[in-house]
Amino acid sequence: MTCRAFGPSYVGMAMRPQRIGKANPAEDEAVYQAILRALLEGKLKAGTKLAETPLASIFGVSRERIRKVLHRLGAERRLEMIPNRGARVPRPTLEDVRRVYEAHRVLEAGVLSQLVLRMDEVLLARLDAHLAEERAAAQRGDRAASVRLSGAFHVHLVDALGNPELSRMLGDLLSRSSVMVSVYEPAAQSICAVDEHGAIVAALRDRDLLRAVAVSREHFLHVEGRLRLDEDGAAPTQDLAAVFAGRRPLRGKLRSA
Amino acid sequence: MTCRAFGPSYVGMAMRPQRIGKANPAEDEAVYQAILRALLEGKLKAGTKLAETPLASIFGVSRERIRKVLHRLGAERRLEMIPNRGARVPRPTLEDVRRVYEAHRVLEAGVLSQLVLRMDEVLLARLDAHLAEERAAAQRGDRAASVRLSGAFHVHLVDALGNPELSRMLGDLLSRSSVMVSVYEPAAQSICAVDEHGAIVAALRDRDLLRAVAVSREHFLHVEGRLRLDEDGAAPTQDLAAVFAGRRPLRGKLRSA
DNA sequence: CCTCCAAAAAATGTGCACATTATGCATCGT
DNA sequence: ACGATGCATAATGTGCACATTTTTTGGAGG
Repeated sequence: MTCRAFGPSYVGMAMRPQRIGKANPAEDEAVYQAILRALLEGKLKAGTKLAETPLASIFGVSRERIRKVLHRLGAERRLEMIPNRGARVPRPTLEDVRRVYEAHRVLEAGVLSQLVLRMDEVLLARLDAHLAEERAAAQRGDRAASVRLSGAFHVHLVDALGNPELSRMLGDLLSRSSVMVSVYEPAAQSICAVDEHGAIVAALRDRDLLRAVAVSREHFLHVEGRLRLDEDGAAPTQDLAAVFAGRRPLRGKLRSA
Repeated sequence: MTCRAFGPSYVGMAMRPQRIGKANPAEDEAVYQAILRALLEGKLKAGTKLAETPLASIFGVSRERIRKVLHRLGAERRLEMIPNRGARVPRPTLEDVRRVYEAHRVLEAGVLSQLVLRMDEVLLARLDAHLAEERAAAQRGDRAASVRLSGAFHVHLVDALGNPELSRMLGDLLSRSSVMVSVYEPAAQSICAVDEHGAIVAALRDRDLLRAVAVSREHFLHVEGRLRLDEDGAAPTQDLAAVFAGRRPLRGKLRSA
């Protein structure tokens, strides 16, 4: 498992024409994860141009490797690819964001329609436990944990069906709305009210599909209603090198695709 | 709009070292569509190995171009990519197929939950018109049209919401089940019963979500219940050249991605 | 001073050569 | 005779050089 570190000092070391840096199975993944993470954490503002050559220097890898990763992110709709003009961080319309939220809302309604048929004590207990966690985080004022747990609730719901297809769909949706949130959502308000999550679970306990869907819908409309254009995020990121500065050679993760 | 034809006789013509065949914006798309179409039409049986070099010869393009297309299809989960071992047409498990169908079912339940809130005369009229088409095709015994219209019904339902995200999700799902169907579904039976479609529309007319979801669910379970392993499709395709034989240089289609 | 245009500079796209990895096959050993 | 092993062959992965396209720049004309 040899893996070259990619400190910024690698670029110029081409002393030997042979032994070019080839055969790196996991380096693609490292670069991919680094850029994806920067996107999800909102370090890359909307509209930022991601040129191939600078990124290649920053990561200390060849341009084609960056190129491949960029195109992959484009295929996943996380970057906007324009032929002959490179990759940019998408600048979603308010309507785009609404569409993603609506899609999530619709998907969750479908999930609920299945869940009311499959509800059992085990699942209920798990959801209750999650609600308790959420309440605890809210009570002690842990904002970061609240945001994280709030999103995790919806993930729990789909995962309960045990269908990888559906879980993946929601994952894509969430990752995209995460990016969008950094542009449109007032930072402090992005927490779902725990009461609403509790109401959904209560409706599921009663196997009341109509109520569950209604509550879920209302819940999403609340979140959607809070969407505002964040003017601060209008300016693209300038210093790309700073964004990817403190990054380790490789994260233990590995996905077999 | 110059576009080289890709007859099989191009491979060897490297007389001039300069003027290498570069800058072809739409050729990727042509190859992509050709392979995708072959997949959807079931010409490529499950388990078939898609090697880069032979495909490059067949299409008369460079290997890297084939390579890019193959990886794109892999990212879309339409091909199974194994590192250092190339691309194969996936051989889905019966459980895989069931998962896709279940995902479709869940998604449609969500769509219905939105539709009951948005139902109006215009939409109802459109759905009724579609049902009429389906019945007409069934009465005159047009099997091809029946299959096509039967699938189109579900597409109509999502499209009615006007959310591109949701439409795209269903599109992906359908295209994947199309491939799977060729392996698992007895050819003649893949038609949804019109009565069931009609029952869904009737429930929508009454804005009865519970009934609509129940009917839709039942409808999908019928289809899922008919899934059988088709042993004939077990053998991989041998002659790749034959599959892509009668193909024109370019199809009028063009997608801006 | 602004606009328009052409040439230079930079960035993206692509074929090619070669490294690396997998596979088929003959040979050897038990 | 059968399985393991090493070599030859084929297939995939990658850096590089260069073509093409886009963007920037600098200057001429209105």
